[in-house]
Amino acid sequence: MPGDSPRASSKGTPQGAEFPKVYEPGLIEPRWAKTWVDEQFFRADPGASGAVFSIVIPPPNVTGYIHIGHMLEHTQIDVLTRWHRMRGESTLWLPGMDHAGISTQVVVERELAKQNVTRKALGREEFERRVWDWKEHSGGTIKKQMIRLGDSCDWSRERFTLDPPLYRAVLEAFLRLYREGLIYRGRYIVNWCPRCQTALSDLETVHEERHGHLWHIRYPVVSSSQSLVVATTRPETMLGDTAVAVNPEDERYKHLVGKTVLLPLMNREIPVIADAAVDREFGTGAVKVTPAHDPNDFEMGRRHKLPEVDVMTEEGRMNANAGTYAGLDRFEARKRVVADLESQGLLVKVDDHTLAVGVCDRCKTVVEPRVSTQWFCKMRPLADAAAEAVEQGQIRIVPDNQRKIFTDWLANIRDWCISRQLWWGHRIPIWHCPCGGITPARDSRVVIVDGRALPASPPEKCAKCGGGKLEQDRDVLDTWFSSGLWPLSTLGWPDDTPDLRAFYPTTLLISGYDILFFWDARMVMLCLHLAPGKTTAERIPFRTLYLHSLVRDAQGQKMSKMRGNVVDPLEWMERYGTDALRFTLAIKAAPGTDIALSEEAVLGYRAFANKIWNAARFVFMNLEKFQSAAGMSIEELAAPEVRAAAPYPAGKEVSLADRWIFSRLAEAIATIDDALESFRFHEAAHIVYHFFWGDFCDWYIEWVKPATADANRDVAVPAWRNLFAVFEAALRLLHPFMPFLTEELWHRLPQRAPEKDKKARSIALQPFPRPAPQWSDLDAEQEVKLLQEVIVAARNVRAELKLDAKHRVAADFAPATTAVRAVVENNSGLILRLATLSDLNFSDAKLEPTSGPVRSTADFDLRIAYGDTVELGAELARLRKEKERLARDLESKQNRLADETFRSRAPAEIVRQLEATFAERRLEFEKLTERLAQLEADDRHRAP
RNA sequence: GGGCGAUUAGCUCAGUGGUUAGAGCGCUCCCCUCACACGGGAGAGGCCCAAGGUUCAAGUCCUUGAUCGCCCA
Repeated sequence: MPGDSPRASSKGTPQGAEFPKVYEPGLIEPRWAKTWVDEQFFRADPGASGAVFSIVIPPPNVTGYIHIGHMLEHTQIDVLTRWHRMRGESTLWLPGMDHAGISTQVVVERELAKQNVTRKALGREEFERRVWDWKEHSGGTIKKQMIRLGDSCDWSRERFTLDPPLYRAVLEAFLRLYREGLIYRGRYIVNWCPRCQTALSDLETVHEERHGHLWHIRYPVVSSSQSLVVATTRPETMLGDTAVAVNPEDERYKHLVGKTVLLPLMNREIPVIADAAVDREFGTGAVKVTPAHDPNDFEMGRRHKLPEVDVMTEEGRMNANAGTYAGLDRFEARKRVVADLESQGLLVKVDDHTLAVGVCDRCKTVVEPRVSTQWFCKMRPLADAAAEAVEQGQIRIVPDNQRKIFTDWLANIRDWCISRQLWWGHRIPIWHCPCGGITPARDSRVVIVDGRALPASPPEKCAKCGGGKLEQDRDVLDTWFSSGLWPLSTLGWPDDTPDLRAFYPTTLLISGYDILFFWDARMVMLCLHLAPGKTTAERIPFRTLYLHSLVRDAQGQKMSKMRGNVVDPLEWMERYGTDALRFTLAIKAAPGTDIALSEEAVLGYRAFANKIWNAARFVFMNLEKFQSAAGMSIEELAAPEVRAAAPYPAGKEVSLADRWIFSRLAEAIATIDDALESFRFHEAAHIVYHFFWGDFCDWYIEWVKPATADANRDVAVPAWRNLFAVFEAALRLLHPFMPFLTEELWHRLPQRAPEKDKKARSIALQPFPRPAPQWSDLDAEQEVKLLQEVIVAARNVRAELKLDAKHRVAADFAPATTAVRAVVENNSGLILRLATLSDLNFSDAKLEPTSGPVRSTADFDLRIAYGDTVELGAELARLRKEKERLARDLESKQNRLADETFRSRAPAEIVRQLEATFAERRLEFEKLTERLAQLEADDRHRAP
């Protein structure tokens, strides 16, 4: 409960004990994580009016755990979600998980193997039960971790792809597409994983470069002394050869086309055919044709009506069609085949050859192309519609360069094999009859058995023969089929629900570019086709797709278990704080660039959190003193109404420091809004970092310290009020990036009573700061810039003189104008304090450099004349270098200014600016030259 | 083979044609000053991969090349 947290409003200011010197995120983060969930702060309301921001989570694997890639993804989603929510929009971040068919089944099978149990021994029902047990046991991990990350999602809407309503959505989608003829069944060649024993889609087959060989094998021509030599990388497949093919234009082989060759080892006669697909340059220009085990050969086989001889089993062993090789594993068979060919003198030669081998994305087993009966989804019409939505801009893709990758893929798409020979997933709602008839479920309703969904409407009789002995298809659907419906299914489709009406299409999808084709593209295709709504704009699943980058290690290497460079985000969160890790990821997340994540960087942003903590510590500790001295409560200084009316004048006018910090704040807010609008997380984080640490801590707090302790209440009270107002606004500004720390500190400030204002229960429900136009104050910014330059110049000279940090010395100051003089005079107290000076002696004359080092800008000269131990050598070197740099700069500017074409063609504003800078720079140069000359003269004078 | 991206400080990276190209970390020097040593202050450190071109003006746009990486076939 938020009431358990330290509340400044009711109990007075936090005591010292509540403010340890070092910020310990571990003490507060879990507490707020729990509160946010318990209080349901992030529950969406479909009835809310106004702008809507909705986003669905890329569903993580139900049995998985959060890795650093999720952490980046969730940080970006959460930053934007919190930002939109604070901007008053009706906001939904919908969480959930998918059942991850293959990987979950693989994990459970591996567990069973430890007990020497196989899936097949258990049987389908029992195995499924075990997977559900596993899901119950490990399925909560991700959710717990997401809560720990501070993900501001609506847990009341959590979904799982195998939940009954989502199961129904899958059935509905399948049945519709089936009825429309977009889903069909057929015997085709597919990628087959012999380990997982299932078909895979093209996308789940990844290609790896492997070293292999190219075997040249002699096939004798029947009733002739001639022979043909074919080259192959997979000799064992020759057992299933049904032809040899050559290019029809190839003069070397023209005379053999139409003849027959004797397939070695099998003693089968097979034809020599001509096909334009044969590459004359590859190998010998003659290729063996194995339609049942090679995709290209399969196509060729269909063109030439060749038989398809399947020589392998589901496990990747040779079957009865492989003759004497039956029973051998395919790689064992390869060795045997090669050996036998060699002993028969049919092996012509063996070349080393690198080839791209297809392997199973999940288990890295070499995939075997194999002819089998599978279900496919016709992609062409769906892909064309999807491409159109992207090309016409209804779906925007960020970064833009991914758009072409997306549409190119759609343009070259092939039909999608959607059936998997697994037991974990949505079973295909089709029934088979012994007569061969295929009958779909009557509708998509589901019945719940043991809490699990099953099709409720199996057909009563076979559509073909009317028979009643029907059996449901044994295959399940590819997990991505259900994930592809995610934005629809999670919001209640196919029903017409309030959620669907309010939050579909979703505003945004944030995913990694590595699942652009797997998920994002399929979602666009399926949702666009199935969603209700007349127009494309109403049916698209999301309006914008932002593709985030990948997280790599500190050297830019991909993280992998093999490299041993995997970062466990939970471990780093424990060590450095969630906020620090989130901030690190955010500030490194430039669109389109992968992130190199180092521990040192996280350490740096942990320091940032600590800095903010200590700024708060300063404020509250000094407030205690002030309160007892002035008898004022924190409410009088920092109640929400009081903060809202800032900035306050000190006397007649708002102080320069206050004018300045509000101006800076306004600019920071505007820049952050702009950056987040276009997904420039790094820029937004950068701005808030420098505003908080640089402007607020380094300058503003230091500046106003005396005012807050001033005995005169007319000075102190407005100082405090402005300080609180800026601090609180800065917390809100930072909140999307560092939700925990800001929540904690915000509650230590006075807030409205939660009973009267529910939004006072969390900073997350507060408005994001808005830049008030009247805060912008260019004069204040310029004056402060001048003062900062004076202070830095003085410190610089002090450092060069190696003065003791506490030792106050007098400085001479020669302003260039009366305006400069006025600003500096009015703020001399500040300068003396921040530069540790005892006096500032104004001078109208030039400052002689021989009595002490001088720093100068176009606006002023400043000198500290102290002692006579000035290191002339160092100062001379510095000045010479500076002079050289200025000279180079002046020359280039002068050249440009002298150029008539520049003057006539460049915008007047640019010319004016350049003239002004040139004049300023020339002044600096002249001063410097003069000073250098004096010093050099002095040096010669001194050194005999 | 096709496509995409990168090349900027010691490292990791920002940089939206127009001041003297920035940040974080690291480095050097001084300081445990009553918010913070997870700190403060002051510094050093760049032929922006190469060569051409466009432009009044190029780190930024174009062409070519080199090197590295990714995706697809």
